Amino acid sequence: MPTPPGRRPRRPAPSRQPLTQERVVEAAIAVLDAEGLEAVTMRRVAQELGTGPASLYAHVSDKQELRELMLDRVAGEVRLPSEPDPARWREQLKEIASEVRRVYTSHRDIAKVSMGLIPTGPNLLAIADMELGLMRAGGVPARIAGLAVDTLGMYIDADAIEDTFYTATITGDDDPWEHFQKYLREIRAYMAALPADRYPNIVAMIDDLTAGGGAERFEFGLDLLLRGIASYVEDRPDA
Amino acid sequence: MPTPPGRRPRRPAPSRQPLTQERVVEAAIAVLDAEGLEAVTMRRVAQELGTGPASLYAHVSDKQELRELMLDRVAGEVRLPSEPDPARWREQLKEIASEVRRVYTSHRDIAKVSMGLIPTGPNLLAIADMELGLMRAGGVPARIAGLAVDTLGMYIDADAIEDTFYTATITGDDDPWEHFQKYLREIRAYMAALPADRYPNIVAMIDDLTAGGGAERFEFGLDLLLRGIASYVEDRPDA
DNA sequence: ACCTGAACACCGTTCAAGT
DNA sequence: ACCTGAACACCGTTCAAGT
Repeated sequence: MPTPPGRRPRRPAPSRQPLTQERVVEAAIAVLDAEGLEAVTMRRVAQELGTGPASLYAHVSDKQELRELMLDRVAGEVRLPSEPDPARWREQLKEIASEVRRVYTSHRDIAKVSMGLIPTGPNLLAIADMELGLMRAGGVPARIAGLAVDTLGMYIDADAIEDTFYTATITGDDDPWEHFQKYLREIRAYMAALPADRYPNIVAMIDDLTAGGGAERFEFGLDLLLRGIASYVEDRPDA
Repeated sequence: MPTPPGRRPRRPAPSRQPLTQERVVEAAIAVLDAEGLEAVTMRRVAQELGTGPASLYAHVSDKQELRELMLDRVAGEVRLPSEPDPARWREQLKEIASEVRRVYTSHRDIAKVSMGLIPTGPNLLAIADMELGLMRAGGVPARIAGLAVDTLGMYIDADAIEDTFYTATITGDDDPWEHFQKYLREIRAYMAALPADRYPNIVAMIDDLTAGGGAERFEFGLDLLLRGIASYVEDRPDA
């Protein structure tokens, strides 16, 4: 029997798949990737799933939980070294940090969720555990490693946020790199116009302050931290 | 002539003082201190001033500008050393960083505004300029100092955010310290319940991971960074 | 020039009602 | 058990109208 005219179902595809937490998180990440973290509202995610915002509350307790679930799912994309190599602990630690940064920045400003959060999800814990293992294997004292894993995480988050901040100012369909260069020129012009008697160092160091891309800056700070951590190793094999 | 009944003015005190940008920023910081950054909405600030939200747009272009003005005003509370002492450049740099952290954390989660922002306000620029001056006086190469001032700022912001995150979970009128201890016990219990075969290092290092208060953790990371920065000084006077 | 009311297009979350 | 519509108490920003 054909449906009588004027009695069409309200939604084109009534999404016969039942809602699950996984589907909610997936939809949320789709919105994140397309429009950024701020656009990930309960209403927008529900729309993506062809339902209303109230339906999500059967699968996540609130928006904050959804954000943390998104973060841990993204953290699942991080590829950790299959075998920890104690001889290369500093290099492997740097590789992990760079990989986390790469994964985070590939999902817009997801790093904002991580900032200041104690990791509890399975994937975030796996990353922290491997970092701790590497430092212990490298001879970093337990107390220092315990503090350093936190500092390292904070640094990665902060840098990922900074990175997406610069590249996210793109509103239209401009070339991202060209847009970034233009922004940099504006910053330089602003700093150059500052009173040199009040801000002598900034004015004198404009080029040094705006040098290097995001990746270079990240490597620099990461290296600072690792030098510092290595300085705590009793019998310094590489310091 | 007395006002006829039923013709009372709509607001009790029509705030005879004219609105200025300064008054708007002041009111916004009052809301920040009392209720946190998230409560600083255009509507809430307007309410504080006894007017409507639309009135604010004559003095700030939008909410983001208001937030940046709030940040720079807060940064004005930072007390910088009156005289830079090149011989004590590392100590003075640490003092400034600690002072910025102290001021930020005394204004709830204002550090969130700073995170990932290129400083343009007069007070933020003054802080950055002094940091640069100290590093240059200490013999840190210009290129390194230019990168390090950024890294240092990121670290301070991240730590201040983390700090307020832990102490801001206080909803009611509990003792903050007691509340924090309870939260820490929960975290420890959660970590202790993790499968030791999957997260061997976390389970083994629970005490090291949750050791130390906020200030101690901050000092640790700050020291890591300063050790790293000092390692770039050509003729190392104190490394 | 500054201020305002009203409106627009949004929010997160709850809850009684449905299946 | 899961889903829903409707409602509640909010958002930032714009704009025509007032003084």
